[in-house]
Amino acid sequence: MNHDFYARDVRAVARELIGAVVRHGECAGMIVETEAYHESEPACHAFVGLTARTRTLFGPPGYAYVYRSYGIHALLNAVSEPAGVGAAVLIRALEPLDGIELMRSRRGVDQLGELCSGPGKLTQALGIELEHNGCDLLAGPVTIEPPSSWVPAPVVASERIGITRAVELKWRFTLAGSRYVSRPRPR
DNA sequence: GTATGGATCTTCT
DNA sequence: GAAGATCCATACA
Repeated sequence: MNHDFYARDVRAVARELIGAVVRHGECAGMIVETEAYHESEPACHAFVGLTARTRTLFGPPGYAYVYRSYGIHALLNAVSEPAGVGAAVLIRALEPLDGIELMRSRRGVDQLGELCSGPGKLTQALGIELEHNGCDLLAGPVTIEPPSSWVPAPVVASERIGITRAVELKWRFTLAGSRYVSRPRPR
């Protein structure tokens, strides 16, 4: 995996990140759900153009875009497409792999399926905060690694969740049959 | 099981 | 001053 992996169509990157592993410190999880966002559609923060907030989105690919959602949660994205194009992949859910006890204590719940089954949940479980905005996803401290054993993952495309604009685009990608996605069924 | 509302903060108007 | 790529507690069936 290198920065060129991210310098492509954000939808291809979102689909191919299913099965990759997000790691921060001793905690890690396999990506089972992503969504693609691109400056050409109004659900994307970069739709409004280059501002102080979106400068990471327009920056070079392979970096983390972390922002605060609803005043409470930090959401993790992987900046994609070449520099100058505002696009990113939202990491929406993980299957917990390493550091599960630490995740449990951070989240305050025991159930495996409740640790990382949502974009705000997984950042809390892994200890990812706003300070990681702009972090190099190949150098860390937050990293994304290729799958340890490559098995072709059956990926399902459906409509994105929790947005009010460009709802019709099927830019959400989930690992078929996973018990760890944020919602059991696409709507 | 579904439905509703509150928490809390960054950004932009 | 309002909106938002969310989560959780509570209420009710």
